Amino acid sequence: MAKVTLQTIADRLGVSRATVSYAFSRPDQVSAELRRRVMEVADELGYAGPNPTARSLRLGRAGALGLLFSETLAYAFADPYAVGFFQGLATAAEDAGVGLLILPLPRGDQRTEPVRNAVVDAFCVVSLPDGHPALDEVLARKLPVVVVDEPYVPGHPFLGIDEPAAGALAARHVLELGHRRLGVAMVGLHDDGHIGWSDVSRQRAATFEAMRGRRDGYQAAAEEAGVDWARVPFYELSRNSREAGRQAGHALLAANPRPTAILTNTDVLALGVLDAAADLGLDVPGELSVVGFSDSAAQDAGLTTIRQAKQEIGAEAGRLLLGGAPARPGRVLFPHELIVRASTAPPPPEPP
Amino acid sequence: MAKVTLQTIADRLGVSRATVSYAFSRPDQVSAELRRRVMEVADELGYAGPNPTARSLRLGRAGALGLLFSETLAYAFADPYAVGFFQGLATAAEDAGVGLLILPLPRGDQRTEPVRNAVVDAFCVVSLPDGHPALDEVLARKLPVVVVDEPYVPGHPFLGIDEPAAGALAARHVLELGHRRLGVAMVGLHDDGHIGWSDVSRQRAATFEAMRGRRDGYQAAAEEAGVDWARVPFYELSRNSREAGRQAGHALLAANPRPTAILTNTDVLALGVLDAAADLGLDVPGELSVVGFSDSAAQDAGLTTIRQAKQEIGAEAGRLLLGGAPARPGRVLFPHELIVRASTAPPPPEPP
DNA sequence: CCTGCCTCCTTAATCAATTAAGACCTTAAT
DNA sequence: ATTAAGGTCTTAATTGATTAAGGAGGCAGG
Repeated sequence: MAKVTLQTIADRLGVSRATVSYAFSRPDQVSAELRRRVMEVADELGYAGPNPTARSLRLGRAGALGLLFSETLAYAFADPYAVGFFQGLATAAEDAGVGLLILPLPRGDQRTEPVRNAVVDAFCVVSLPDGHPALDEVLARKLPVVVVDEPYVPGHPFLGIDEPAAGALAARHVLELGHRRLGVAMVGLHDDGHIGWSDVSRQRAATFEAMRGRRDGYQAAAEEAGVDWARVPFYELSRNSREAGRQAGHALLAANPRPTAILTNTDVLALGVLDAAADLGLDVPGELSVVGFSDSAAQDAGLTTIRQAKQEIGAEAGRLLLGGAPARPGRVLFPHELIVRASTAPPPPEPP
Repeated sequence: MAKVTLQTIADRLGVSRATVSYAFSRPDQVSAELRRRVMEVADELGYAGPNPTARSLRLGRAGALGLLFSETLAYAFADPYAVGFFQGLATAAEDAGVGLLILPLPRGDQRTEPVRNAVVDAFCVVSLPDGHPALDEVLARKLPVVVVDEPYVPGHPFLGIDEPAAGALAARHVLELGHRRLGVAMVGLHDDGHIGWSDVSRQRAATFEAMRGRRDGYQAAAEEAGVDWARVPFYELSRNSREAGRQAGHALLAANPRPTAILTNTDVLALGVLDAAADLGLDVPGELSVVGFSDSAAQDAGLTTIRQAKQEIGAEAGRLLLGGAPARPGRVLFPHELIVRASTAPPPPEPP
């Protein structure tokens, strides 16, 4: 079972390789009769058509879009926000008839060969921490690039929301309800696996730009309302899971004085905080208000959250990369919206 | 900004292309000094390293695994079962340092070019209906193939569960609790978009082998217990969503006599059935028992379901395709397990 | 008969690399 | 001095296709 190429078929039929190529890719350049015989021999030899790699090389297009996540894929797909974004992007790829090449970036691993070796026409980068080596590798490839959420790369299109504004919107909501004792649970600030309390300087040093911005928004709104941010208990997680949220919830709710409102930067985390409240027999929203983020898992739980256009962002990323027109660099900010549900209410009256 | 290749660098330095290639791929074949200069010039010219496509062609490997879903990706990722499987596969791909090329197969579309043109080393096919043209295309490529869930292709490895046994296990559970008036809601039997009642001959003609098998299991267990299957109301859906489940639930619960137990082939559908029951003020499990499938979204809702090893199946698929050793053809069946939670109980006493 | 025009096919350059084999020079051992 | 052994680089074949340009033959019109 030697390898079968165009040449094999050409030799069998006593024609040139070029003719066989035309038979496959431009039927009208070849007589119907000869084309029939070409297909016949191809079938007989089990030839499935021109080798895609060779074709890609000659044509200069790969027929695929590269996708980079910071997280292990197993994590990425556990996050409903990522799934929503992915759906939008996948639909765009479908429409364009190109594949989506998901590139593995093992956690903490500095090996970036996958990026170097990826057979793609463009890259979509999602949520990479500042200074991640894979990003340099992507930029070195000199292919069209779109960055989603973070980090902003001057000279390339960026898609996301106005994070500080969205964060401020969430915080202002509870502040306007009258809350003054806040607590915060956030995931995805740093890449170092830290779990636990985080002071202001550590918060500010977060390596993920989007989450840093979201937090800045929290702080700005809090200070605007006269809350001393340095006193706001801030619990950091390394995994975006319900269980992690519960852990943060227990830590925050054990603080003295106990927060009356907890801000989280993902809905999944917020669900975990609700679990913690339930564990302690606290009434939500009577005794505790909880705000999520993304409106990805919030509806059933009646969670107040910030909605962002996940799928639209994915679709737009696809359009920019596959649409042919060279994308304009600069930030494209998508709208966000506060969705008030049943997890927030005014704080309980102060104990006398 | 002309194209920069190995040759460009070679010319600049007055060395041969081969030398530059060695500098990149086999540092010890070239003097340290020259290698340094090569890298210097490469940097200066903005050369990111050998062209991946040309490399792939020459080396004969693509560095990617092709993945085929029957569904639009947007659907596929809405299903927690698919996400779980995908996580397992992605982890295996990560370990092997290869990418995962997701191939778009627009619904009903007969265009299979994406499969023909995919630059991959192997294919993983998930849940394709019988006779889907993309499968022929995949087989024609003569690359390693693993099929997951369906359809079974003689001569290639197959991974999945014993569907008839799993279906029978689910049905037997409610039958043994004493239920005799069953109802069934299933998605993914046919590819024709049909929504509504389905008679036995249509059920039997389902084009998705796995779901057909699962249904066969339901029927076998029912008949074993003396239930006349032709009388069992059977509602078919075309989308696996909670809303679809609710629709099926309403249809089934309006049947006369009303079923006391409803079997569904996905957890998501089961959640929708629970919604319908809640709409009607029916107590679950007091007045109605509901069984899901996959244990993918069941835990929080207290759903009785069949657990299957989603991630393990994905991981094994990856291992078979990337492990180097040629995979043995034939079926590999993974274990399944009945998880009894709070959605099933004995039927209410017959009205006198 | 000559010319022009089709149709159908071939020639040959090209895409961007990898790598076995060989050339050339230096150094070390016999 | 001779030979062998390394180290470093070059030559040239190879991977499997695409496609512009050109040639051969047939046919119609002047």
